[in-house]
Amino acid sequence: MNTLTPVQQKFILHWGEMGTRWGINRTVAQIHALLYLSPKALNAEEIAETLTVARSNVSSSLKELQGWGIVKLVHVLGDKRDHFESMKDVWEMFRVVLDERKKREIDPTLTMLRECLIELEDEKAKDTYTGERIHAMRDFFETTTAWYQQIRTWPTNAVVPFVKLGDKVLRVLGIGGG
Amino acid sequence: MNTLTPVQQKFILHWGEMGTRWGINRTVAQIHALLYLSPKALNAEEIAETLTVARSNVSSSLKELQGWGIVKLVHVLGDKRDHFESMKDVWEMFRVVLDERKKREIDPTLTMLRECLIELEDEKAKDTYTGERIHAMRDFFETTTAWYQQIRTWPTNAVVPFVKLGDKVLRVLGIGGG
DNA sequence: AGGACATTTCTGTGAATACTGAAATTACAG
DNA sequence: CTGTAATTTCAGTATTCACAGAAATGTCCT
Repeated sequence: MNTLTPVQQKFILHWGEMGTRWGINRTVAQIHALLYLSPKALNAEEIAETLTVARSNVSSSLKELQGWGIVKLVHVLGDKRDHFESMKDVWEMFRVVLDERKKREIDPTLTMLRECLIELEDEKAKDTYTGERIHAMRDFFETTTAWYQQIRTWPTNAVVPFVKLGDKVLRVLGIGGG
Repeated sequence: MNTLTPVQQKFILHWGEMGTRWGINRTVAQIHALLYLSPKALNAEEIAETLTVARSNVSSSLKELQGWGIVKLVHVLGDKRDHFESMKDVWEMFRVVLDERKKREIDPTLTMLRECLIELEDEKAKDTYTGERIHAMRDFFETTTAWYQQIRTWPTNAVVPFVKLGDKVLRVLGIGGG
């Protein structure tokens, strides 16, 4: 896997671009893509060569990917170097990333919003509009995170039938205005 | 609204940080936050002063926000300057942003994945592992986008009862392994 | 303990991005 | 038309971010 097929290149390059759009370092995303496509665990040297990036850069990128929890260190018999492999189950992978982003970004935002509301209590009268808007925002995040908690563990095979139900869902559940 | 209260500052600053984490320019996000909190439409001058950024910067940021579809230009009687206001319904706002990100990022990714699979048909035999992985990825994106199409129009008041149902959901719907 | 190899941390450099202020353009009133 | 205010575009500057290479640390073997 030292030279990439055109298709592998295409995938890895696109994944890198996707990364940047969602606040993930391009190289980090590319390394992840490479490991995702690789049938065997790769060592840092191989990754650096294949993607032509500096060895040190690979090191820190791998650390970050491990921090996200979608790449892990493994050992290969008869080779003392560290090897790395990506999680392969796409559903699980995205669940892990979403969990992590929730922890890093959504939860702190909720904390911030709650703090704002507490601080506003004192000066309630003079600036109700801000309070209103922040209140609405907090409600949104609270509801959607609860929602996410609900569906994050759905088995893969639940989603397809769910989609198939289409408009019927809300009626069957007897909720919403549907 | 030329000087900000501590709470408003806190919110706007945090929103700016959130932006950067999700690939949105900090200033763009801050301007959006400011408009979201503002009870009345603001002109570019006011925004520039309040956030102490250059007038030209405000101009391009507003253009981007309009591109996302969450800020719109309005006119105030007796004032020929352009004024801007943010969408206020948080649910609607996030729906619009998600729709846009789907269009800009997810749909092209799906296209890329499909192209990869077409290109792989020819060389099917020699590199099935890559095909397998890309196939799994395409399935994931196809299923989740269909899922999103499904729920994106759920009325706000459908989500709360949905969450309340908890584990029962899958059983009631008779799907999944739950 | 010593030496070879592997890995991580650190620092300077280069590239990309964001931002400002000036200039150009546009819109509008008289 | 002319003058004024508003807006956008542009070009230079600054800041941030990504990266390579060197140095330091760690690991394993003998």
